[in-house]
Amino acid sequence: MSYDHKAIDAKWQKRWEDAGLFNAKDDDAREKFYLLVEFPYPSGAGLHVGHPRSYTALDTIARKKRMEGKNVLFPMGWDAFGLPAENYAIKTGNHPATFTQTNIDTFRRQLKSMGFSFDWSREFSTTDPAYYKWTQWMFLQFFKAGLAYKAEVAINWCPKDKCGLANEEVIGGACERCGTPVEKRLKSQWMIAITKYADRLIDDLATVDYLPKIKKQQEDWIGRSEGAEIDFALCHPSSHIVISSAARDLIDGVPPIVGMTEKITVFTTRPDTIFGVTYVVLAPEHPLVASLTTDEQRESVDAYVAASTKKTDIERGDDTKEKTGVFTGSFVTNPANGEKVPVWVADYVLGHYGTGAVMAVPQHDERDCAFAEKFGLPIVDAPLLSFDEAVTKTGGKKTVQYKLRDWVFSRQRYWGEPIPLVDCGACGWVAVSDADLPVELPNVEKYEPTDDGESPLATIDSFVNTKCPQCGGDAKRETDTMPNWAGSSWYFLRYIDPKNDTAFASKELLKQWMPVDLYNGGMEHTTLHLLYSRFWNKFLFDQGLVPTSEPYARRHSHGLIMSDDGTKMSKSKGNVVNPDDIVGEHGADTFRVYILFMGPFEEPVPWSSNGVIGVRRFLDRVMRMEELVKSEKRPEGVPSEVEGAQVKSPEVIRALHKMIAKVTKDIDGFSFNTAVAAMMIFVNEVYVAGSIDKNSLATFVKVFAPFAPHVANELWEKLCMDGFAEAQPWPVADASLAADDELNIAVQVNGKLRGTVTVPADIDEATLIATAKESPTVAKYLVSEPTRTIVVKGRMVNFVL
RNA sequence: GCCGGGAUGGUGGAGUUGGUAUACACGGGAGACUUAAGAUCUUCUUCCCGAAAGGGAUCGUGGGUUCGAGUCCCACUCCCGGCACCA
Repeated sequence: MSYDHKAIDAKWQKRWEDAGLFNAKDDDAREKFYLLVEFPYPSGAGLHVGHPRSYTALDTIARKKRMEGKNVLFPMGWDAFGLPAENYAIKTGNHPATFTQTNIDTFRRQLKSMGFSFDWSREFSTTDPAYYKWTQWMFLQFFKAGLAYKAEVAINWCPKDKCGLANEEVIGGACERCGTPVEKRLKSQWMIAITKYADRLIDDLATVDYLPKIKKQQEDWIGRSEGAEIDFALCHPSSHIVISSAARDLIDGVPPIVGMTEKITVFTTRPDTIFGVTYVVLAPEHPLVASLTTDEQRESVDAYVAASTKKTDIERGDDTKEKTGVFTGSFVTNPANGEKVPVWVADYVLGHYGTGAVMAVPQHDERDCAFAEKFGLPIVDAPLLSFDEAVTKTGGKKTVQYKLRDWVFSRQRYWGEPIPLVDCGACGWVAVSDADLPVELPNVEKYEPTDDGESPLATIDSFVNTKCPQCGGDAKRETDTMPNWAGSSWYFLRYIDPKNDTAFASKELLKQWMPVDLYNGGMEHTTLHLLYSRFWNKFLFDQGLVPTSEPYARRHSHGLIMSDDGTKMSKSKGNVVNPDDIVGEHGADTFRVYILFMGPFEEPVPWSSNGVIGVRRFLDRVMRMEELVKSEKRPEGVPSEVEGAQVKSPEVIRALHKMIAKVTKDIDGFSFNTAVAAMMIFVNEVYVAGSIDKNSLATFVKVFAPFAPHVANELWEKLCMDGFAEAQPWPVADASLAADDELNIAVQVNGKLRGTVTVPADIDEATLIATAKESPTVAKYLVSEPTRTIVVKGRMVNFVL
C-alpha cells in the first residue's frame, strides 16, 4: 500500500497556511531563534534540486526549534536584480520586472509544494521599490560617511556583458558569470571602502561560529600581511623628474606623491633580507616609471609598458611563463649598505598591491631569482638581520598590506538599483534627499548598455536631467546601477520588519531578533556575499543603526548536489533533476527525506533516482505502522483487561529512546543522513517486534515531523491526536529506558578478535573476564596465562599473552 | 606552486575520547504471496578458501607508535575545493 501523497501534501500545506502556523511573533516571551537560508535568484529555469538542500536542512532545524519552544524566524524572499532577467529583456524587449515576477511566482509555488515552514508573511523582493529605497538610503549613508567615493580606476571589464566587475567577481581572470576573460579598462566608478574594515573583518571572525574553512577562506581573501615600507633614494636625482597628477591618479591605492620625488618606496615582508637586494622593480603602472626612464632606455620602456597594459589578467598572471622586464637606466641606493642597484620595470610586480615597487632579493625569492637569472642580474648570499633591526637600519616603517581591494560598486546595466546621486556643476556629487527616495528605475526602450559602455539609463534624458538637491541648479543623475550584491547585503535586516516605511527596520525589533542565529549557504559566497554583508552590517553598526557588529552568529555551508555520474548538473548536459518531478511522483516528504539522507550535508553528493525510491518505501512503511497498533497480539500473561494497543514492547521502547537521543543529537550536529538512518532502524525494530503501542508511535511521529511533516501529520491525525504534530513538544530521550540490559562484549587475544560474549550490562569486571576466558572460541587461543588483561567497559576484553 | 578537505563493499555512505569496520540505504541473489507483473514479506549479500564448522585478508600505497589503528605520527599517490607572480 502506497499513500496518496498528492492529497496529503495539499491537505496539510493548506492547514498550515490557514493556521499561520509558521509566522514568527514579534512580541513573544519565548526565546527567539533566527534561521536564515540564502534567498534565491528567481531564474527562468525554476528551482534546481540544489536549492532545497539548504532549505530542507534548515527547515528541519526550524521545525525542531519550534517544538523545543523557540520563537522561530525562518523567512524567505527573492534576490531578483541581476543579469539573466536583463538579458532576457534585451532578447525579448519585455520588461525584466515582468519576467522576474513570473519566475518568483514559480519559485514560490515550488517552495510551497515542498512544505517548507517559511514565514511567508515577511516575503519581499530586492527589486521592490519599497525595499530598494532602503538599499539606496544605506548607500547614501556610506556616501555621507565618506566611504563611497568615485575614482578613475582600472577596473575588470567583461567585454561580453559590457559591464565592470568587482575583484570578487573575477574567477581566474575570467568573468564569474560568462567565463569571458576580463580586460582592464580605465573607468570612473563608485567605490566603497571595504578595505577600511579589513582588520575588523579578520579579527571579528574570532567572535563568530563559522565553519573553520569559511573563516580561513575569508582570512586568505582579505590577505593581511605585515611588513615594512623602505625608501630607496635615487642615485642621480635629476631635474627632469616631474610627476604629473594624472599619472599619479592612474594607480589605485598609491597615495599621491607630494613634491619632487627622489626615492622609490618598496613594500616588503622580508626587510631582514635587505643585504641581498640586487635590484629594484617597478610595476609598469608605477607613476615613477616615466620619469625614471633615461633617454637611452625610453623607447624600450615605453614599448614594454604599452604591451603590459594590454595584457589581460590571465596573460599577466601566468607565472609559468618566463619573466619579462626592461631596465629603466636609473639606479637607487640600498639604504642598509649604500650599494647602488639598478631599477627595472617588470609586470610580475603588481601596480595595485603594496607600493607597486619591490626590492628584489634573488637569494630568497623564487620570482626574483628567475628574473635575475634571465637578465643576468647578480644573486648574492647575504647575512640576515632581524626584522626590527632591518627596519631601523633602513629608516623604514612597519606597515600592513591587504590583498582585499575596495569594492567596485558601479554597474553599467539597467536591472539594478539606481545609484541615488546627482552630479551638480556647482556642488559636485550630491545625495538625493531622503524624501525623494527611492530613485525608481525609469522605463527604457532598449535594455542594452550603450556601445561606449554606459548604462542604458544614460539615454533617458528625463531621468538624467534633474535639479541639484543642494543648490537647485541643473544637475545630472548618476546612471550607473548597483551590483546585485547590494540588495543581498542587508536583506536579513528587512525580514525583521518588512513592511516598515519609515525605517529599514525598527530599532526595537532589530534588537529583539539580531543577530541571525544560524545562516546556511554555499561556499561560493564566502568571499562575495558573506564578506560584503558582514562589512555592510558593521558599517550600519558603526552608524548606530543595527545592534550587533556581526550579522551572523553561526554560519554553516552545504555541499553541491551532483548529477548521478558525479559531474555538475547543467542544462547543456540535460542532466538537471527538476524538483517538481520528484515532488509530483513521490511527494514532498520523499523529496525532503531523500535530500537529507543522500549523504553528509557539507559534502557534494550525486543524485540517485533509486535512492529516492528507497526513501519512498520507507515513508510507506512509516505510514503502515498505524496498522501495527491495532493488530497487536497480546503477549502471554498479560491480563485481558489491558487494552491491546497499549501493551508496550520493551524492545520497541528501548529502540524508541535510543532513536530520540540519536536524532536530537544529529539534527544539532547537521548529521541529517544518520538521523534518518536512526529513524529507519527504529521503524525496522517495530516491524520485527510486530507491534507498537499508540504512545510510542505518537512519540515517533513527533520526532519524524521535522523531516516528513506531511506524513507525520497524517499519521498523527489517524492516531486521533489533536492539533498539529509540530505543535507538540520535542520528545526527550530517557537514558534509563534506552539502556540495554545485556551487552555483547568483544573478546580479543593479542588484539585479534576471537569471539564475543553476551553478558548482563551491570556485570563486574572479574566475572566478565572469567566469562570471556571460558568462551569456547577464545579458550583455544589462551595457550598460556595472560600477562595483561585490558577491559574497556561495555565494549571489549583483550588478553595479552 | 601554495593552502584546505578527502580516499571505507558492486553503489551512496556509517563508524564515539584509538576498542566487535562495512550501520542505514541502493543494487543483486533465493524464497513466500500472486494467473502474472508490481507492491509487500522472509532471507542472504566486503573479498578469498571451505559443503559446513571454521580460517585468512581488508578501510588509496609504504612505514611507524600501541595490547589494539579507518581513527594518531612520517613519507608517497590520486581526487575535490580555494588562492594563484600579493613581494
